[in-house]
Amino acid sequence: MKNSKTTFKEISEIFQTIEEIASRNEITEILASFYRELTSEEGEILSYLILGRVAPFFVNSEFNYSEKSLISLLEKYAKAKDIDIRVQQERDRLGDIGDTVKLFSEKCGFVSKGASLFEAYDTLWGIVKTEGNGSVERKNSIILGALESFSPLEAKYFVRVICGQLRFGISFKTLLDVFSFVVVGDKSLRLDLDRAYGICADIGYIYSCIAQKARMEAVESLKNLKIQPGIPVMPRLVERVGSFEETFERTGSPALVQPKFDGLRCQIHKYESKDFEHREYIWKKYLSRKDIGLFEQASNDVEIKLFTRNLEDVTEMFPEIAESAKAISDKSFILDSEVLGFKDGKFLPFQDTMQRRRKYSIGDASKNIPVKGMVFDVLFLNGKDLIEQDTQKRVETLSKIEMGESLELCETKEVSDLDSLMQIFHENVEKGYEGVIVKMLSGEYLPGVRNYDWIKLKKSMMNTLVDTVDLVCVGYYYGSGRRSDFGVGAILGALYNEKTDGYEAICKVGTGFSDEQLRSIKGQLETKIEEGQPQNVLCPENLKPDIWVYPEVVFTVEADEITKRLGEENIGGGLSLRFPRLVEWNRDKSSNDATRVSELIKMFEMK
DNA sequence: TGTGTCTGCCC
DNA sequence: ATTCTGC
DNA sequence: GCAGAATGGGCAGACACA
Repeated sequence: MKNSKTTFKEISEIFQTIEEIASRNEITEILASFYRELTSEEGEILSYLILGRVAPFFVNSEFNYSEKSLISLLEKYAKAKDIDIRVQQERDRLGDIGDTVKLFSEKCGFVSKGASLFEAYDTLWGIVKTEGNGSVERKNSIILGALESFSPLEAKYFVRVICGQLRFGISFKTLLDVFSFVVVGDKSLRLDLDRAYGICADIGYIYSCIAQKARMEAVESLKNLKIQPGIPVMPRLVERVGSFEETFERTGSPALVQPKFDGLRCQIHKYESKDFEHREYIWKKYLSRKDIGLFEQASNDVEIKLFTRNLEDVTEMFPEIAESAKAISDKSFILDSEVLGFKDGKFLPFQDTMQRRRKYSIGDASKNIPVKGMVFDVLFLNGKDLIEQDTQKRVETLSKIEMGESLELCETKEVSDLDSLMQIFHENVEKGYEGVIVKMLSGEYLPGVRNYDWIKLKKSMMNTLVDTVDLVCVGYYYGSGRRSDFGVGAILGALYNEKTDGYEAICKVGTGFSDEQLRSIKGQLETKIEEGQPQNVLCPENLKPDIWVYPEVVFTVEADEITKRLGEENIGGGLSLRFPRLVEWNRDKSSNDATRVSELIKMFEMK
């Protein structure tokens, strides 16, 4: 280990090294040797920074400041100081906010004042904690002050952290590989690290468990981590397959089948506050250092906590779920569920459920949009960790829990042949659900893992149930990162309106194209560029593209659903598409053969 | 007090 | 969320 | 096949500003 404190300059230099390397294995080794030179605390901080954060995901610590704010700040600064740089244009050209800031910093002649990693980290926390009236201005001055004290290279990575755009090809999974390398020089600790992170999704804390330790000691420290109701577990995720036939090849037969609801993932925790307090959980000690307020003093005997898929605490948003959980006779548990609006005996669409994701007027909202939690798994019950048990056994245990009013046991069926699977799938689609989830009978609840033991079959898998529309391209957007090399990040699609002989933009399409397609799209669109918005094109304000294009090229888009858009409802029937993806570019069709507004309205009404 | 812009989080 | 690509 | 990075619609909240 080094004697001196690590500087932010050293951090930016290692970031630069990493950025130039494509091989993740190589990056892993380089980063691991860098970590070995750091103190434990520096390693923890670096881990958060690599994830574009200052604290774990479940700790409320967002910058609320991103590219657009930064660009407008720099433009103001350049104007005031008469510096010759057009920030937005450079960003469009470079495709990266970090490179833009580096250029800006070079033009300003800023030089490094040698800030330490700790100082940079404190500055980042300062941005996070700045809120309320005038906060944008205050954040601006913190950031400007920082930029003036950084070299262009430091500035580049500093703003990339704020914008969450590090783009090294490293996320928490690769960081766990890095940690394994730090201890043993290979990936053999990865399983222990995965397990630990799955029940304690704090990358900094996980690092502190293994820092400066030999193998035995590190493994022991990871194994000591236990599931603790009140602290979220990473939800298990599902994989998709290409066909129904593939399902049983993956899960084996028989398998368990459950409905797939279109709502919000919700992990329901119940525990007695005395248990939480008495365990003196080491994690609590660690987080309290930063004055985060995650573990407030418990006021009740029984505590309920609800967490989203990304571990955000949403307890206050769903009081009826919390009440029902409280009413269950079991003293402690962790349930996995999908929460969705439910009124007059019917489940409500996703957009309605989303309105419950709110901070204010929860009482009114819960009257208008009552929710129900459909419970499909149990991870912990009456003091006992169940995640190592087979899914079949956990589901059986779950079925014996008496659910309250706003909670309902999710139906689970055992299925062993394709016909029954298809039948259940169709039944669920007819009930209006998204499809089904198929699960292998055996196997643990693996926190945070997405593999083929759990599979989703969505109705959009079937040709007859997916929405396919032909849109006319009326514009495109500059991309970011690797997309900026192509000059196109996404395209704007429009419907044809035969009554006006015009085109009405309804949605952007940014996925589904291969690199090769992207190149040919750019080439083709370049020949059709229009100075401004073409006369015969209508477009909602928030869809306006960077570059307008004369409406000629027709492309086919698939979508899971046609959705109702609020505002500017005269354009495109006020409709849009959910999860739009390109399936075919440059259809051999003239633009007035594209899907018509009236046709999309009909499709929407038919569903 | 209302409106527009931006951000973060759901899917 | 969906999709593509490098390893 | 994994891991990461591109990208989507649409919701509420936080601010700035008129």
